[in-house]
Amino acid sequence: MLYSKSFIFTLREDPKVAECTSQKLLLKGTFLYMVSSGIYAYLPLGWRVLSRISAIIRKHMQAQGAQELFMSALQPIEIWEKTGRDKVLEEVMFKFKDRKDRMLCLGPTHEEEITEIVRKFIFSHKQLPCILYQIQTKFRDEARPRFGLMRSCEFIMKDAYSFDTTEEGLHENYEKMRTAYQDIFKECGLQFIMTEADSGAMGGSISHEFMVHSPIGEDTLYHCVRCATYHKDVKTCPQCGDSLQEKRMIEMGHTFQLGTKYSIAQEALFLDKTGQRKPVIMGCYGIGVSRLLPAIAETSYDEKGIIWPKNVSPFDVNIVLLDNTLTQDALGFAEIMEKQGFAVLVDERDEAAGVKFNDAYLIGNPYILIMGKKYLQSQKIDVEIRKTREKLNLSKEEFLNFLKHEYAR
RNA sequence: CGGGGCGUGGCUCAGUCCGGCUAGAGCACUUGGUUCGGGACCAAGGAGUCGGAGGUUCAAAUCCUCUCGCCCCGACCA
Repeated sequence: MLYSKSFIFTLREDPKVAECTSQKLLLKGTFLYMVSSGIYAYLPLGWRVLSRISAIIRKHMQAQGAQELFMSALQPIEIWEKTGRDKVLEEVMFKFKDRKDRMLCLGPTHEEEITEIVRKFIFSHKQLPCILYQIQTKFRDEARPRFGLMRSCEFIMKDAYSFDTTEEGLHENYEKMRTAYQDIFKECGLQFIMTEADSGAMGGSISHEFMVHSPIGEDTLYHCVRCATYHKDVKTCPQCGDSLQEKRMIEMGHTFQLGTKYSIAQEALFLDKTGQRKPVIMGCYGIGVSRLLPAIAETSYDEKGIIWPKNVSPFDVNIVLLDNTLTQDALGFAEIMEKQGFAVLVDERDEAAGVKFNDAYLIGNPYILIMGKKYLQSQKIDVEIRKTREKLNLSKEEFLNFLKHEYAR
């Protein structure tokens, strides 16, 4: 990708609406466009990151046998009346009538709809267990949108649902999803912690939250420095007795063992081996996909900009071209890297070197290659590692090997 | 929903308290030239009617009333 042709228009000054570090950097680097309070558009740069996060999620969902589907955002209110959640979620639900005077809502979540689908197609224990998931936009009329994508009125969520004939089956699927979640957050480069949680308005019993520490977090946990553990209560550390530090935490994912709350209310029943009708046993598993953008940015940045972990960066390599006689050379090298599956941004703009360096830091791709007169003389490229600011001097071939090694391809 | 703050070219802001020349700055943008490994320089130029509506006044970005939007604190938060 040529920078001059790309839809990247970084801002020189901090945007006034910026509420926190991640929001400031995401707007400044033109990853996001604020449409209105709590409503955002993902610009090409932000969408690249989101696409990579989604790909990681899909990979690990599929690895655990989950199948992807895509439900509707528009939902008839009747399905919500079956579970009574039209009242529970009334405050946050966007509701309106269509031309036939039918009451619809924009789905704030999809338990009711998935249960309707399962009710329609699942009749026998032979069809179970199964796990379905989607990556979809949710709509919630938030009382107070906050911190950009952290709490917005329209956001992208991955929601998975498991269906089983027995409690044991539920536990098995629940463990599979927990494994997937750990793999996902790890691959996204997040220092997450997992904790038992309340299930709130979701219903059900056991639930776990996946969180990351950040001052803009809306949840609180208590941290024991000595044991490196997190606790729900302010009391002293149950392991060593040290006093605990309060930590703000961002909730990125939440898993619930729902049981039969929805299947009973919506009559999602199956016949077991003995011919008895029983409610399907459900679990649900959410990840705030769009929230991972600020979660990552909030935990990985420096004074120059975001430092994207290498698996979720918009590009893998950012070439800073400082001598226009090298354009063809740089483009040729970019093509070689792209053929091997790496995304390369070539900054061939007619801008001062400092502008290009600062934009490269702001955008935050992991490897910055500097091609200028030093390369012209030595045929060796100055490579700067965004995260550590470490500098290497490598030939093209050496860098390619380095890249392959870094990504273990 | 309560409390506070803000709204002036694309961006960041000055001017508002104490109304008064053709509404400013920096950055960005356009054209020409010089630069060119760390947010360059010179010259010329385009762009705002001051969030919106109403009012006071000889005169309103500036005062008054209403309204819309954005941000912060709180309540809320699957």
